[in-house]
Amino acid sequence: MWLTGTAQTALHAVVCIAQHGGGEPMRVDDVAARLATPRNYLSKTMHQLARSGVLASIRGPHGGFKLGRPAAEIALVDVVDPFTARVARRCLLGRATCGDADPCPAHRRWSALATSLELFFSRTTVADLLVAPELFPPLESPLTQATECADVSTRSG
Amino acid sequence: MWLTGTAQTALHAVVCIAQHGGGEPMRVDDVAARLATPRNYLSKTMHQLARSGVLASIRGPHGGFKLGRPAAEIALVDVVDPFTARVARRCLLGRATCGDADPCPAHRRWSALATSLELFFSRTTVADLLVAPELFPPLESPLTQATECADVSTRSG
DNA sequence: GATATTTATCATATCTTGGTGATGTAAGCA
DNA sequence: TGCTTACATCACCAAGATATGATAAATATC
Repeated sequence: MWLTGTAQTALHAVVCIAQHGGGEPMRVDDVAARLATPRNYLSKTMHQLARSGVLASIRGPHGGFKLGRPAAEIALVDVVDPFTARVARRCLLGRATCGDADPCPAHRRWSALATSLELFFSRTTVADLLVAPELFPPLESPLTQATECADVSTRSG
Repeated sequence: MWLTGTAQTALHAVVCIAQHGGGEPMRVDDVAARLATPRNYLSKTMHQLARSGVLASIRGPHGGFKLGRPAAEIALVDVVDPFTARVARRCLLGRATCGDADPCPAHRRWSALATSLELFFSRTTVADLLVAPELFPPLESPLTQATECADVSTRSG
């Protein structure tokens, strides 16, 4: 899952809007100021997010952008997907045909991490990122091994 | 650690040469054929790897490229580093100032995975990738700890 | 030394990403 | 209606990634 800079900006913008609260929309200028990113380019990026339903845009006075649906229903992959790089991500060596059946030399070692990445983006929601740092579960919790992560990928449905 | 397509090609080429055995060098044309990648561009990429010591080039008849040092001494990051994207990788949102002291909203959840990625590239060597799949250890090394796997299940559907 | 082989490199082209300024357009409001 | 506020979009640009073909330079071999 290789992100472009635009993908990171998109994530940042969505988080920023989510932090702003669900009430009234946030203007592009304000988001651009908070993110220190060019206004017009951000406008294009956010417009794309609006077209995919992640954001909703309101024109005119008191307009701006707000979340298109509740933060708990926006997975990070939903935000990031239109802006991810086009390189093959599942194979570390970029091979088109690489899987358990026809693995590249790196497959066995890489696939666990690749799965962890995909799970992170598909299962973490914007709401998850809004939790105050103090409320986070302690990070020294027993580390789950990557192998078990790969097993989790067999999520039925 | 976001890879470009060239970085993946570089990794693939180094692995290809390593698989070829330590003996005689491998010609660019042969590597390009194996990787299905354009010859001249690959030549430039491999030349860059030679300049950084990962590969060694021999000109003239019976020339080509071979490893610049033993495969066990070439970490994946050594191969990939000159070709990685310049985006901020440690912060998921691309913030310049993001760390334990001044964390972005995603920091606590992302940093464990980011660390796993960095460890993977810094501690896995080319020699590790040459082991036949059947001979792989069951991946219980502390190398790929993905703490987020346990955490991401907190998605509230 | 001549020649064949092979990497090194130059000039150039294309595509994608990231960015800018100007202008178009929908909506609120007096 | 007309002004203002905002997003939407157009035209264009710059940089970097990804090539391509031609040519230069090094070297083994005869």
